[in-house]
Amino acid sequence: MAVTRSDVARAAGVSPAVVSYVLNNGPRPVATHTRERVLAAIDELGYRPNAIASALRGGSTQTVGLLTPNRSNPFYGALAEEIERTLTEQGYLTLTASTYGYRSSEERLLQTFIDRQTDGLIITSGVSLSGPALSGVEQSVLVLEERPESPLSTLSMDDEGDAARAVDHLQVHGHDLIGCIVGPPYVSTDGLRLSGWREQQRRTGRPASDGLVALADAGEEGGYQAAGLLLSEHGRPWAVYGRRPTALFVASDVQAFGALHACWELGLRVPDDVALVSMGGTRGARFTIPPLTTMRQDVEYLARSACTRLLEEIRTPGLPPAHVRLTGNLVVGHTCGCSPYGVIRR
Amino acid sequence: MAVTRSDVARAAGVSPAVVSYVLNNGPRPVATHTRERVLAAIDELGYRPNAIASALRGGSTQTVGLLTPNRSNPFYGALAEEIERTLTEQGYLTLTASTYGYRSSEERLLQTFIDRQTDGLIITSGVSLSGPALSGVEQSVLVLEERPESPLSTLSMDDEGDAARAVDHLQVHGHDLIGCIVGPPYVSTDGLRLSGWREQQRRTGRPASDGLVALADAGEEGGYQAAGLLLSEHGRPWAVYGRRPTALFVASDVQAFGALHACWELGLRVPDDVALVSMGGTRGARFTIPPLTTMRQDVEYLARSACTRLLEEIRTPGLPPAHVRLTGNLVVGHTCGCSPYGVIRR
DNA sequence: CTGAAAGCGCTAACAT
DNA sequence: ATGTTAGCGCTTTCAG
Repeated sequence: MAVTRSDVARAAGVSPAVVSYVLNNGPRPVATHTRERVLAAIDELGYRPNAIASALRGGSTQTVGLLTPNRSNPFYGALAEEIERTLTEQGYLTLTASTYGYRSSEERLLQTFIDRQTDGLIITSGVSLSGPALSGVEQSVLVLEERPESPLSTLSMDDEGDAARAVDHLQVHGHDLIGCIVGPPYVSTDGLRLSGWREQQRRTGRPASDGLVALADAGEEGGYQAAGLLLSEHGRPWAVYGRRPTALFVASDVQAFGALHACWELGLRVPDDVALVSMGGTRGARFTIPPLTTMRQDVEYLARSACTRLLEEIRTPGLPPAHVRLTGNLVVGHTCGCSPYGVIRR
Repeated sequence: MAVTRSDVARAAGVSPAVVSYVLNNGPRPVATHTRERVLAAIDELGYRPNAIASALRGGSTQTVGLLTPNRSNPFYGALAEEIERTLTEQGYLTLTASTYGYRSSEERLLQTFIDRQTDGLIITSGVSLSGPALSGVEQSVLVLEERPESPLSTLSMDDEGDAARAVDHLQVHGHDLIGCIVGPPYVSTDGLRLSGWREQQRRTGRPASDGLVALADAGEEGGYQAAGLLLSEHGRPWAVYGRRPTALFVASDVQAFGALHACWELGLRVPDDVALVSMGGTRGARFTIPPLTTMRQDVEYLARSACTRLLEEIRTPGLPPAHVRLTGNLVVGHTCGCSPYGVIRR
């Protein structure tokens, strides 16, 4: 059996309460000299407070639950890494789980987090915020998705606007027939990126029909197959336009990795035969061949803001919800057609 | 305040104990008809057992702690993803933390996990197993590192052997002067991969001096810089051999992404000017340009085995430690010099 | 088959 | 400044 607070108290010749006072620096003062005896006993016995008991009794579990669609996508990987790091620095531990896009998993996992009394919750993507689980939660919740009307605080990237600006960049290079590779649109992020593409094309009088859209699984493989579909002579969903798209807007870097590979296999030069702009700005995007032009969304900043805000809400219950939207910025690589080291000017 | 077991008991007109019996299917039987009343009350009130209290009282937290060097490397990403998924299926939640290679973080985080009474611990990489934290742990611990003598169970990849076989493959293609790009060797995995390269070179009478080794940070950037160092005309640590290495052994896929990029920038053709074999076999390796030849280590299998074993140890305390080592297999891509779709035969 | 009751280790109000 | 004590919500032994 582990050594408990009573053991320490006995060894130090004080009452258990005093041990608590020493450990928590309060709520009652302790004579310096008593404190030293207690600390000595703690050290001596190798005492460690039982976090479970402490959580049951008073208060907090010093734990935050993080719910993401998956762990392997670099965007969520980077997000989770930075969240975890920031929380660790603040003395919190992170409980993670992945939904893989299933509503049912979301609800179940969320409920599990709640049952475990995590002090806070960070949720990304498509959670049924109105679901039974979240109505009447006691802990602080931060949603990383655009929900301006939500009673929960939200923090999001401007996916639709960022996508539109990425597409605009291709248009500036003279492209009209711009294909779109995007994940399943029931994922809110992908849905927004898809409408960003569509609206930007429509607004500027360019084609925006479904024949130019390829829905793709997340991951390199998805982007690879979608690009194959949009660019090869077979299938030809774009046949109605009489020519192949001269550019692709790809909704995520990882899918763009696959798309680049498809171009390479098909013998299409990037950006000469096919220009390409993606979304994400993850670390690896600088190292593809050629390096990606990508709409960088600052995940680290997003993560840190999320943690800061969440911790505030944990410490100050009852804050009114905040809704913040971050904007991406284009990182010009070699896939869009800008001269290698130049930046385009309008 | 949340609804407690007593509330349910009162609503169902039974004692709190009976509610427990129903929820846990034991340890005492409950009349079918009483059970139904209880279940109805639970449903009615929306009762959820308090996991904290349950953990304090009896037993288990249904939580496993996972300690990795970081989260963003695809190897650890995939490992963690699969571990998390498997554990979730088994009703466990995963607490994750990253050490970023710091001994002090390791010890601190490990201790935190222990304080939180995680039922089990999965540890990767360089933990001071003899450290104060781990001596006398009560929970089950699985170490994903080769430690044949450890009193804790271990599960590892044969990093040294796999590396040697990867290098052998380059040798078979006729390469003698083979550079080595590897992470800081105080990370045990990297140390083993480095010796795999060195021993294989030495054993076959080929150069294995430090001039052929470039220590690199993990990540694409590290591989990029290291490759630049080993291949460019400047610096030339290989000058003593009078020519540039004709092949590179790269200790991780991600570093290989960077190395490929460096080759591309330097105008070196892969595999004609520089052949390249890496370690990992992560998902992205199939989509580089050209696709990587890589020693695939089956992370998913590793993860599932780890979970299976850990859960066994949790359920059956006192099992003697097991030590398992898994072997990788070479996935032939286009960077080694094998004909595009063929496989080399000796 | 069901109920009463003893803690798990801790915090904090209350008493000294 | 320190000690005593009542729970937090649950599991499980022991009595009925």
